[in-house]
Amino acid sequence: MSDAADEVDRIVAAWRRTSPDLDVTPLTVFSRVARLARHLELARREAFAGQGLEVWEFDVLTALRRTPGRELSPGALVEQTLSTSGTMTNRVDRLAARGLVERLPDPQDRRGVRVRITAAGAELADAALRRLLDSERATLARLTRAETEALAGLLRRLLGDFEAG
Amino acid sequence: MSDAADEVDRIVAAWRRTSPDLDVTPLTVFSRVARLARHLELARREAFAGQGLEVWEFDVLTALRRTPGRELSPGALVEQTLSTSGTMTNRVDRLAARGLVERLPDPQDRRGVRVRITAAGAELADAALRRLLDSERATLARLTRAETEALAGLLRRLLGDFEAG
DNA sequence: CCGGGATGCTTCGACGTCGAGTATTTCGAG
DNA sequence: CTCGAAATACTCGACGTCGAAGCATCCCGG
Repeated sequence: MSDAADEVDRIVAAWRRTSPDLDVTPLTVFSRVARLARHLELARREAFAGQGLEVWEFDVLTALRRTPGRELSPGALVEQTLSTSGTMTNRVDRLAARGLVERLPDPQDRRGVRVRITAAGAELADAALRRLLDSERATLARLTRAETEALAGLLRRLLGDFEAG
Repeated sequence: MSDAADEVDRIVAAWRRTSPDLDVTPLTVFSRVARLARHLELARREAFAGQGLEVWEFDVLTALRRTPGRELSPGALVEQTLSTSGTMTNRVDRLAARGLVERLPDPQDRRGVRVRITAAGAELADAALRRLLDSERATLARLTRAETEALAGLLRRLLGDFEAG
């Protein structure tokens, strides 16, 4: 039951039928990672819709929320959210317009900006995070604690290939 | 070396410092899945850029390429690529304009359409897939065969929560 | 055989992202 | 000190996606 064939099994089987010479082993991992990420994205959208929160708003707010001092530079936000500079300017604009963050000049560097989360923003982020964690915990209940740790460890090793620098 | 702290470890540690009452265990898995997917996306973009191929083009072409008969309905393509109907119409338009697929009327159902990959499209898809698999195999080399299989199995179980229907 | 609901695809406007280019400020070599 | 390179964030046009609305066709109960 727990190892029933999934869509990726069907995709892999299709390739082995069509191109038997191809080693499609990487798909068994990476195709699942991609699909799982897509489903998680949709689940997050769903979970936040009731609170009038977009996924990208959540990403920015939680990055600020968990930081001591509750503020970061736009550049740091770009790194943490894996987005780009133009995107982040746009996002901060919109969040500031909603009163969830504020833009402050960096006292150390006049090129720089500090983005600080407001009380309203922190409250919203906390509520959304709790809901999200509840939902994700339910999905994760399919695995034992040991399996969860093993999975996290394997993923960390793969991530190392990208985030090493 | 292989289990050095990664960005997600730092994120989780930050949460535990900021909100010790919160159980953020799900992030150790899902945050890594999301980040890994993002990196894979960027790596694919990189791998295809040299061949004048976009990631979304690759997704559609390979779905057709691995199918017996090398054709699918737009609806089936939507399912396999996890996109939406409006998006798929747009994609097929552009691929057809490049001569990589063709739109044929469905002989069984006059509402329907069959999207068939052309010889040029198949050639492009094959070349791109080979390159991608080579690149992904290099990343996967960080794991043993047994670890890879374990990882694929755990991911399949989580996917089951979403793709059960 | 008829009518209404279901199905399959397309259209279209709103939205977010990307990324190259720009302006300003800082840093470091000489 | 000075000048050029690096860093920081913003601007803006092109692009892809989403999703609701629309249209044509199919199917099935009566």
